[in-house]
Amino acid sequence: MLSLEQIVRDPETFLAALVRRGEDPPIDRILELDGRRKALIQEADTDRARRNNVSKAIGNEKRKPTPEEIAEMRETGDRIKTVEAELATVLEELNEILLPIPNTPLDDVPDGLDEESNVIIRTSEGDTSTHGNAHWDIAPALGILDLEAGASISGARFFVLKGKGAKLQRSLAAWMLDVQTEEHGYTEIDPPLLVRGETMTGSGNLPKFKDNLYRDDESDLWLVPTAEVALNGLHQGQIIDPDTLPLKYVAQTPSFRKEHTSAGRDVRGIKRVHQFEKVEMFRYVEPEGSEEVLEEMVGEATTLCERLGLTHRVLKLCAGDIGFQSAKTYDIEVWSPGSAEWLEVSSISTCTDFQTRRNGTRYRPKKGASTRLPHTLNGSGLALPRIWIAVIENGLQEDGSIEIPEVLIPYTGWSRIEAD
RNA sequence: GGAGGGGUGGCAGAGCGGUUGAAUGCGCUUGUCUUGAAAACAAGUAUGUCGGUAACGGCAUCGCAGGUUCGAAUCCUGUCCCCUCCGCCA
Repeated sequence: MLSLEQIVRDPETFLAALVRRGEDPPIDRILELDGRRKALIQEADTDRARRNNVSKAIGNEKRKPTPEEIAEMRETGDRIKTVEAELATVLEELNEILLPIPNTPLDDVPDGLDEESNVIIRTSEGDTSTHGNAHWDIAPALGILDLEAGASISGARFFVLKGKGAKLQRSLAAWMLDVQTEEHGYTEIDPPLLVRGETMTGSGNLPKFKDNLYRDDESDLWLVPTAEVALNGLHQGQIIDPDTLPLKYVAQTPSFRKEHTSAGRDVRGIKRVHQFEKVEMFRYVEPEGSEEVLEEMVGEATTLCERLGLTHRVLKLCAGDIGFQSAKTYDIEVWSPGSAEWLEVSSISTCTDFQTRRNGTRYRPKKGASTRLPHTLNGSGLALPRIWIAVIENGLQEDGSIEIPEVLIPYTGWSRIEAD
């Protein structure tokens, strides 16, 4: 959520920033509602102050209230209730307007409304040839992927990994977690996958994207579409101790997405599915220097691609293509020679104070100082079924077997996948 | 699922209708003392919001949402969470 205070103080700046991402927020209505809000608060506060004074006096004097006082205070009480009710409707409308407004892009985010305007920042050394053997052909042939079983059990966009295919995914996840915790200083978290609506609202997934989320009606819990949601909720409503920042968390969890909005896209194979594993990095940092931290996290993700020997590139997303809660995003894509395309395996964003304002995560820079909102950053490190695809398609040998990247061998216990 | 108990400030823990935003202790900050530290003593130490350049003042908040009352941390209702015992179970 954007800061109402800042919107009111400088509406033009916010409008201009949001127009860059193709938004047209009702600024005039916001300003009008805020004016009403302030007036109503003052009105109610004045009446409450009067009532408090009278009641306090009665208490001090240890006497019964006079009939006149009772009548007058009843009237005051009624007036307060009316004003409060009016205030509640104003606040509700403000919330309804503000909650679906996305974060404002930072100045260096490129202009543009769709992925055509994304900018390739750098491309690694490496092969970008194609061999035409997509994972949906070669992996089932090796007996490590069963798409029919996935469809039979759960329907379209579900899959089953088998044997060395399952072990490969587990090894990838374990290796990535180890790098993140042992080399990059992240603390491993194993969070709940079902979260409250408030937690989902805090991360920015609600109310706007409820159609893409799975939910259990009976218990009113939502399945996380990414570990980001849970990690963002880790400190909601808290004031973080001044000396604990930065906080660095990493979690491997499944991600559940309905993918309604992507119906018809990427229907073959396991590139876009309803349930997938992902290792997610998440940081809480002080606002100062948070953009440098974003660059650092891009480095932490690309390191993984490099060590897996995957050709990759980094994209800076344009204003219209960054996620709802993001102020700046880099995507990392790896080359997939079988399906002949770049696969997005990581999306790394700074959400500035957008999420912490939503969920009330604050910190106190110094003892006695007033609280501030830390910045949050998140990024995949990395997304599993896609990195699995890349490893399979890049490791394909002349004889149809798959060569596994060396870094994984301590985890897999073998270096090659071949037909039985 | 059944039966009880409880949710108060950074922590511990009082208060159960009237100057209570809240005793007391611990912790923390600052000051005095000291060569320095400790101890002792003194003062300060929640969050949010509205007004104000500020000093400061008003209002709200004792899990959350309602209700009763001139007045609620205190009474009533609902709800969430935690704990204990029983049952069930990975």
